[in-house]
Amino acid sequence: MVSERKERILRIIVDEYVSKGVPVGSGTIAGRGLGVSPATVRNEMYELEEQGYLTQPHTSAGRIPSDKGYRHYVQALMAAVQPSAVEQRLICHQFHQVEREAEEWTRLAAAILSRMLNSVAIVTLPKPSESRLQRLELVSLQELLVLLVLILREAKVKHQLLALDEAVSEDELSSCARRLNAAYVGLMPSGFPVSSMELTPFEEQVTKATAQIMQAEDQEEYEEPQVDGLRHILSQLEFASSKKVADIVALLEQRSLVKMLLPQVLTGEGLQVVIGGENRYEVMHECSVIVTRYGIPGEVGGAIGVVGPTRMQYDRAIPAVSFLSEVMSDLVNEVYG
Amino acid sequence: MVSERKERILRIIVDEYVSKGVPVGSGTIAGRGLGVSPATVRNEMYELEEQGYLTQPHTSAGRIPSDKGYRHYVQALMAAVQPSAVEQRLICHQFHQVEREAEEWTRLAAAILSRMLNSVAIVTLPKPSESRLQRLELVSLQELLVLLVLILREAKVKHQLLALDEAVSEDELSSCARRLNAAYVGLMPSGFPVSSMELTPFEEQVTKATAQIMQAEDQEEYEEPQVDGLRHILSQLEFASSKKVADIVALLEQRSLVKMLLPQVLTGEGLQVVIGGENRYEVMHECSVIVTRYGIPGEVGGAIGVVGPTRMQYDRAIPAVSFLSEVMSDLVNEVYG
DNA sequence: AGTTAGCACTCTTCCGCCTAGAGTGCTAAT
DNA sequence: ATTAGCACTCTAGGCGGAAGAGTGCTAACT
Repeated sequence: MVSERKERILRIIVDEYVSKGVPVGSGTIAGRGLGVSPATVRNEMYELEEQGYLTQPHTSAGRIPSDKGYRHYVQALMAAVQPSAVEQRLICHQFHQVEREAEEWTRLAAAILSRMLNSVAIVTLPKPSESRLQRLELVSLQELLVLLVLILREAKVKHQLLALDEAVSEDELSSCARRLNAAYVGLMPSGFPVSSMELTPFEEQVTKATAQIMQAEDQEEYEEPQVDGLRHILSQLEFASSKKVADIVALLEQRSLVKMLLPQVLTGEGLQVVIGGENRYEVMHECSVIVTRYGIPGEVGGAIGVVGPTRMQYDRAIPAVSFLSEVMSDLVNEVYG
Repeated sequence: MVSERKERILRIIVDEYVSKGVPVGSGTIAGRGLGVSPATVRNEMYELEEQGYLTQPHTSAGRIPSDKGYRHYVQALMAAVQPSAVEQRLICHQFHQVEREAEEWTRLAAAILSRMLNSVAIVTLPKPSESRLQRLELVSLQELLVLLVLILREAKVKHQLLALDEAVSEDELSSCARRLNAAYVGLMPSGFPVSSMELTPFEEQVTKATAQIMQAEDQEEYEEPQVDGLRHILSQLEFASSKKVADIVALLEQRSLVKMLLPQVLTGEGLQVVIGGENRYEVMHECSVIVTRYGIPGEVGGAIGVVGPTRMQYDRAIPAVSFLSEVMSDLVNEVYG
């Protein structure tokens, strides 16, 4: 890939193919400003194909970019199209209109991304790298049923029902809450039970449940992914072989799989673009994933990204993901910073 | 629809068409135990078509049931296929293995239904008809940031961040929580602020937020619908006109629309079956919905159901929905009863 | 040497045509 | 009332040919 003209041609092919979805022929390219004839373009295209940047669906069709072609486009040729200032303000505005609540932000971010890019968006809840207890509450519901509410450091609230073996009075309940709060607040799950402390059986039960919830919390790297925009995959994806689409939807729908998908994509730092066959999962070979982390590095964060067909508007999608990750980071900073 | 033989024929047609997905011809039916010739069957089918129970895709194809045909089948002909005892026990077992938490149950119910029936399942969170405050907590996060945690009667926990105008000390925070708890516990959102009470500006703010959250809570009839099994709609639905499928997925994906869908379906009491064109939404005309309420009537409850193609295994789906609604009711009863 | 016009060639897509097969509706016989 | 027989209808699928798009090659041009 020496000549500058080849690069211009590749760029035109990507842009054209992404917007039209039809293999691009030499004629189309020649009529795009570079002042050469179709024949010249054909020679160049032949070499680009030799080098693996283009492929031909069949002898007498135009060319389409290969994965390698897209990669070069993304890394070297693409002119990023930032969301307009108006759009940016609009987005920020939407975030300030919604409840001040991480889950709402996550949902909103997924909805906005999905709508902006007409593709599937994935956003996980922000999650602290290690959870610490901020407060513990016990609320009596029935004689033998108590609600345990844990408030964790980063404004996260978890709750669970506890079934008791024998009744516990209101007084015992609040004294237990007081004692345990005094002992445990600020600790990570590994820190309790504090060995020096005598625990009643009930306190024991509460401690166990608390530790369990917090440990479960810490085990998952990404939490509660919001997936929005599955509808787009249907209208947009040309490889309508409904079997494949169904596989992809199944992959995205099951949270467990999103949790598997993210780590293998989010390896390095910064924004990652995984194109077509670069995906480790077979079913994703006709998709690209753009994803990045947001939040405060090492402290609290999540993942945000989109999944779309390989034929994707990278020049708009990459800045959009990037922008929304910044917005999310700012919000997280405001609250947890 | 007088003769018993016509009913047997209709029943065979529905069973056959549902399982094979191909229009059913007179030959197939004649070879199904009723000792008559194809010609006789044809005569009967002709009349069934006259009466609107069957339709013909074209002159020389077999018959398929019309919406009216399905309706008669569901109401009069169908032999309900209960989930086997083993299956029932397995399902109950799964519910007891999961955290004691309404959201987990809802999610699990949707997953089970979706898997049992290979179709889309919708389950809403159980929701009390009127929310009452059980406890209110204030947790300081930063100097100007407080987390308000509301615990409502039915073991429901809501939380929201409050941004303060000026700092509030820990002492003020806990005294505020104490005062407001004393005044508001057990009340419905309409009950406060209690007029006889002097409120500090901060208490005012907390009161407002509390009332707002609870009112928002009460406005929605169905809460947080879990939708599972969208993947099935793709593989299963024959009307693969991807435009239509995309519309349906969009309808189901957006929570707001599920919220619109349920009320118009769940009109009467008990389990509802809405077949094909009986659906009010145009896009749903090739789908059937089976849905029912669960919970404690008048107190706390939600909706549970499935959406599938009109060509659905009603004989299995109806008992399955029914069974899972009972399981959910039992769980709700255990906790809130 | 790089570029280009010209042209034959290839391959897909679309259309119409045809046939095989399925299933019907009618008629006449039982 | 039922049924065998049969002509009829309609679809799905295969085949062939024409149109169109785009290539690759060659020979001429700058």
